[in-house]
Amino acid sequence: MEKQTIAYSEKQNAIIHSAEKLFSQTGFDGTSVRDIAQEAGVNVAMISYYFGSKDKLMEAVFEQKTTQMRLKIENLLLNNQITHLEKVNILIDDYVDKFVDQQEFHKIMMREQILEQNTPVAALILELKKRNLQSIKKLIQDGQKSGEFKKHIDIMLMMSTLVGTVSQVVISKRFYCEMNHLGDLTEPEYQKYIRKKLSAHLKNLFKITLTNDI
Amino acid sequence: MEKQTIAYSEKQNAIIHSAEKLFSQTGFDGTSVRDIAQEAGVNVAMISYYFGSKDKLMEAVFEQKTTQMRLKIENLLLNNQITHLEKVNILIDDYVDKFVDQQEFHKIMMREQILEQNTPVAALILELKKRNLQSIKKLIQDGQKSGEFKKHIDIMLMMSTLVGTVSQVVISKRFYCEMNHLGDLTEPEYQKYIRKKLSAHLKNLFKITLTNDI
Amino acid sequence: MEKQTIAYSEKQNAIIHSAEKLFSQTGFDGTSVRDIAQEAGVNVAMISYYFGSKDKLMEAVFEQKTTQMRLKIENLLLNNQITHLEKVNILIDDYVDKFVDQQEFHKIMMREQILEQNTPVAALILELKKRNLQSIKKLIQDGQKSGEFKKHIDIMLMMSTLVGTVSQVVISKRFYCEMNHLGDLTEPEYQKYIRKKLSAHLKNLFKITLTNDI
Amino acid sequence: MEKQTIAYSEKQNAIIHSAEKLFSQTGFDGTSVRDIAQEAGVNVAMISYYFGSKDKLMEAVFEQKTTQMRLKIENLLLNNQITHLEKVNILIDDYVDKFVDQQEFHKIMMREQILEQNTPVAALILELKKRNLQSIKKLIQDGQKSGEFKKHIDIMLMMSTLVGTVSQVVISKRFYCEMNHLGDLTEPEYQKYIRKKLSAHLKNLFKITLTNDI
DNA sequence: CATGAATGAGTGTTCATTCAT
DNA sequence: TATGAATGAACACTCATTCAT
Repeated sequence: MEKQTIAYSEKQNAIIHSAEKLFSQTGFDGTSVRDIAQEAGVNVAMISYYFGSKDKLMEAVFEQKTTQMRLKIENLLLNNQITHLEKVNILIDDYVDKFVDQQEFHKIMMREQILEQNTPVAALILELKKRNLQSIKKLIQDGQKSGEFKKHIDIMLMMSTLVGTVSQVVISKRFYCEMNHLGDLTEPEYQKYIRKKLSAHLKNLFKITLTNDI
Repeated sequence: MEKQTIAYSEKQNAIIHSAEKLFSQTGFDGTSVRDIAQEAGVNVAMISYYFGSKDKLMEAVFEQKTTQMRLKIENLLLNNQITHLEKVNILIDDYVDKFVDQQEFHKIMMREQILEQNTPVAALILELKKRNLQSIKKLIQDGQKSGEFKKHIDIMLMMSTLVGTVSQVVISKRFYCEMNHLGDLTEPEYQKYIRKKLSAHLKNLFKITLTNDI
Repeated sequence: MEKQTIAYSEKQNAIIHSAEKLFSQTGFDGTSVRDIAQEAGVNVAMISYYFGSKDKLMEAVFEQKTTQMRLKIENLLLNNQITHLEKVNILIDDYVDKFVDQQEFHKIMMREQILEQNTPVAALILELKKRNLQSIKKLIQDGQKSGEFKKHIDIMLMMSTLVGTVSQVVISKRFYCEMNHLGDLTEPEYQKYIRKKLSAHLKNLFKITLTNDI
Repeated sequence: MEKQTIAYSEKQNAIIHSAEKLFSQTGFDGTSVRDIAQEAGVNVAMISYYFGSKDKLMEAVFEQKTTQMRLKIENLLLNNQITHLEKVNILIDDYVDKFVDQQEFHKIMMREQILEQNTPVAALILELKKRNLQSIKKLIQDGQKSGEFKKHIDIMLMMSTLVGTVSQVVISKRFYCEMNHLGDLTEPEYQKYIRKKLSAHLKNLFKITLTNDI
């Protein structure tokens, strides 16, 4: 069931890393294998040689990333020391951190989802989403059983709100900065700022949506 | 002041329409002018002839769409017969309708935002977003003055939640259907269903976020 | 035998004139019919409409020019008041004037001669050259009979020197000016200067070549 | 100081050679890269691959040729065994040989000079002409100092006569043959014939122009 | 008589990929 | 294992020309 994580050579990792960067900046079609090869400091032919094709390279990028990204919420579910809402909050922080830290890759993911759906990459994304949704569903249901959460919660819409809000803020960074006069913030400063803002906003949204508290 | 809407010929409209469709399906770079010409049933050369270049065609697509899309909430603001929350609700329905009706175009818009920012198209999008934000800001502030809305509302984050949630649901359509066992719904049926769901979800989110009501 | 000179309309003349100018500046292939149409202030389609094709337009340009250019030396030959050398000198001045006055057209002529030879335009040029050569041959032979000119003159080589020298000076104008520090001369000033220089140089060359005088 | 002659591969040389031929036959614009590739027996893409662009290929053609063509008259100037007139005669033979041997390339050179002047190729030609003129100027001045040559010689006009006459004969080959009934001569026979004729004609012209001899 | 619209062939160039070494 | 050389297909675009009006 579990896919084996492939051990890549240094050059292969350099290629994957460069591809990830360039794909997110200029898109899949907008990036040539020559660009990737140059960025990675390897010969053009190496890409076909190692990965078979440009498409397969894209898959490799996703393969590697998605295996890293599976939300580790299994332990979270088992933890009896904290409330279910606290677990949700940890989940939110976790997701915001992941997205902000790896904006580049998330941009590729969004781009791929927007395009046609029948690609190997789209399948990988779908798989990832399914796994995550199952875990979260379990968490919410546990909260409902314990009486901490309301009945009749549309988990998918809440997930869409979580993912969508974070995505929107990240891709609209320039707009967001301009409107909030944040032009003089450095990238780390901005990340810190937006992380806090997003976290608070989403936690509030989830709290009032999930719980019976006023 | 207001930019004149250009009157296009039937062929020009066919090209714009085909371009809109293909750009959203396979991206700008992934779509060749030959594809567009074939889809529109015109000669390849017509695209350069009418629009000058592929880039300019993209701009024309956006120019036409964005002029159609400016939210008409000015009248909404003036209306004294309804509460501010009702105005917000109308706004939500309006946005959901727009996005669901014109999924294709919204997909292009998302793609363009994800890529580099210094294109004429990105400028058009930014302009559109600024205009809309101003109107909404006004609406929220009016609601705050009247005491209907809470103080200290982060309008941009709320907008991100609105736009992001809708985007997320639309681009994850397949995932959404699969998870909710909606595979047997026709496209119109699905649209009706998702419109209602999204509208209710977002109205609830805005209500509990904006107002002091329990 | 004699080809009828066609009477062109004002628009046709405008096209021919513009074509002549642009062909000499950027060459036949380097000039598009759109360029010509714009320069002449007429519709693109007019060129095909009036002249059939771009090639035919080129022929029309030559047809018109070459009929204008046939050296009128027949009368010169009949004149008994002046010596044969004086006739040659008049011929030289005539040729220098023609070339300098109509540099643009002569450039096209040169270009056409350099290219492949089996075009209608090349045939027109050949015809023109033949006619002129006959007249000059007669003039030289008359001079030889009268004892004014040497025997064994290679008329074709002398003609090549005449035509070649003038051509060379005209196409090397920039080089000529730079080397002789004539940068501050206006076009009319330069033309006056070069006409005088060329005339004297060639007359001297012909005198010492043709005559027995020291 | 001296530009390094680039070592080209066999394929590169084939391309340059084919380009030289076709450019002289049908002009720069009249020759497509596909024509060149076919003539050279290589793939179309190789031209961009090796030379970057069609323009750059043209420059490469000139770069290679002009470095070959710089008149080697420095040694001639140092030689004290022969008179200055003999040096001039050697120069004439040298130039006639060069032009007749490399008619194709000289045709391109002429075409380029006729067109607009601000191209890299035009700059290369100008440079070549300047270098050659300097050497010749020195030779003539030395002859004048020694009393062998007349004062007041317009070197540029004499050069124009040399270059122009040879050019004219070469580009008018068909006309020349037809007029002198040389149609049955093979190309080598014609070349031998014209070389001798041109050489004698020009030597005579220079002798009577430069020296005080009868 | 004149033209805007439209076309198919052709342009130079870039692409991902293959292959001989 | 690794790569420079090479390739055919595709690219966006321009061309001279045609045609319906």
